[in-house]
Amino acid sequence: MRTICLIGPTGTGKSSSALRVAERFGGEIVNFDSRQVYRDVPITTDQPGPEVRRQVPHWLYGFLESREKLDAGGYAQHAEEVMHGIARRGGIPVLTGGTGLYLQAVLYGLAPIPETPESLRQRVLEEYHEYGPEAAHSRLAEIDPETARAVSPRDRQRVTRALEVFEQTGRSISWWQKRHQRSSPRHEALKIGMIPDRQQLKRDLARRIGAMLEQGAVEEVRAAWNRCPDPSAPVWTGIGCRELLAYIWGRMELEEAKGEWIKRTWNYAKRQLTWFRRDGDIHWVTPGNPEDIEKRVALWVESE
RNA sequence: GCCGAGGUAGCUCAGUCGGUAGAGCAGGGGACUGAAAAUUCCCGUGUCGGAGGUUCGAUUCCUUCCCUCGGCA
Repeated sequence: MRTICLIGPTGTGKSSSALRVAERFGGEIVNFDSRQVYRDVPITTDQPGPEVRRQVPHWLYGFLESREKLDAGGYAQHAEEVMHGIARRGGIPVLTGGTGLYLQAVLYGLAPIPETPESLRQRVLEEYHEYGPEAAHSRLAEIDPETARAVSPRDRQRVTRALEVFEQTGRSISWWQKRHQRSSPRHEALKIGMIPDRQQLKRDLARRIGAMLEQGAVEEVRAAWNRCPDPSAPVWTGIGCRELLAYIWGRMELEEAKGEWIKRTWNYAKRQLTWFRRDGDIHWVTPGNPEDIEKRVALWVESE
């Protein structure tokens, strides 16, 4: 399937570019952002508003409850389904977002590892904490030296994931991953990335967060918390949510929370840049040049 | 003006019983295969406020000056 992907760090105007592209080329917008999927925090996660969504179909925004967990595999299933629907209607999916792993999962798939039950994951995690990172890492080195070499003992998520995969399947995670490498891209994608001026992006992020607060981000998070008062619920790992909760709980002044929010958003934007920079297929453009994007898309569409 | 506490990395601070110093945060770079707005790795020379003095050697001790913050006037 052919698909257009608009990639870039948060706050670079992907959404408005996506809208233009979708309108002009008969596309429908599909979100690949792991936070904009949560229904209760549209302002705080910067989801497109209703007026925009009326202009062009938008998919996979705000469709999950705060306590619902989505992982890259689950996301990819949803995305596949939505994309096939769009194709059937004769449209072209315009993937927009900033979660690199989600895009990867859609475009290239994930290693076909059987699901690991929650009870197993819990057990592995408990053991990690009980016996310590070094012990877990030594165990990993025994069963999967390759992964052990690539992963730091303190990288809890990757160490425990590797261990749980082995427990569940009797094969190392690197075995599964190598097996999957051979498969080619599932879709023919045009990838366009926004590469912002850093100082400019910094200013834009601060301004955007100020605007979110004016639009009622605090009240939104307060209401979401009342509906889902479980700090371990998936929504609450989102940037902004955490800081606003700290404010609501009286652990932080609003100004401090806002500062933290801006800081963490910026840190995140840098991480996104690191992720996407290594993708050699991305055509980089400067934000604020929609004509540039449309020209590229037009060429690609015609090249069919 | 007096008393007290300070002046050390961009910021907050630790430290050196005298041998020119190190954490967190910020900043830069990297990793990333089912939690990814997550998780994680690497990168630290700075007139140790200024000037004198003691000393082989002072950021550390002494004197003095400047500055900041408390308290008292």
